[in-house]
Amino acid sequence: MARLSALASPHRLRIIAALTAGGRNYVSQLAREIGISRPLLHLHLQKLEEAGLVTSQLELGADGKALNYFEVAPFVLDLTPAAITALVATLTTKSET
Amino acid sequence: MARLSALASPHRLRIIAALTAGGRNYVSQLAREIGISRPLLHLHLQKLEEAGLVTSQLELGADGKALNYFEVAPFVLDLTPAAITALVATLTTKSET
DNA sequence: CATATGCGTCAGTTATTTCTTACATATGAA
DNA sequence: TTCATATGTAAGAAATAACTGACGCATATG
Repeated sequence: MARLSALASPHRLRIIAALTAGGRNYVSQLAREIGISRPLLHLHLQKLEEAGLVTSQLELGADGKALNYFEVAPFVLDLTPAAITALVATLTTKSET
Repeated sequence: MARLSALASPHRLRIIAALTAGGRNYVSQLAREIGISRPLLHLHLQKLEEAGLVTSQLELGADGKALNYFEVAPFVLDLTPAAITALVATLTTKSET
């Protein structure tokens, strides 16, 4: 569920695409490349990270500035009627998405 | 995009699961089985149909009542970083999801 | 010190979805 | 005709999600 709703957003899809095509990147830089505000990007990255679709790693740049690098986590979601049915059976009993 | 956001809802996932497990069903009956109001179900079915995840067919029951049957459309969405990247490339140019 | 870059977060607004209630139509049966 | 079933939809409330702008804090440079 968290994964599905995380992917139901144009911005977040674009973020994943950018990180996939361009490799890992830090927040401010990524915000400039994608063309959205840093707070907004932060919000979306947060959701993606909660969903386990991206990971972050805080590093110190050559100049000593703190850079928070994000990269996509490898994931495979196959959505079919059967898969969804199985997933829902799980949810009803009690669980995650 | 329409497909992804259509699937980012517990209710809609349950609707798909119900139609997959129980086969085609008409609106009022399905609403009773799932336990949500008919207008609400109607709303969700609408989104699912717009996304092409379900199809509907109006029929006349044995008693002459109009019954709108819904069934799941076979679909396969595989969501991976690469697939999303390809999809976003499409969107940027101009297209659907 | 002032400026520029990086980080995060909170407060408040705006937009979008979701849901309920109520209305309107149609058919068959009592 | 009245009741029960089916359909759809529109209006407004409630709940989420999305977004902006302004903070505060840290480090390096001019």
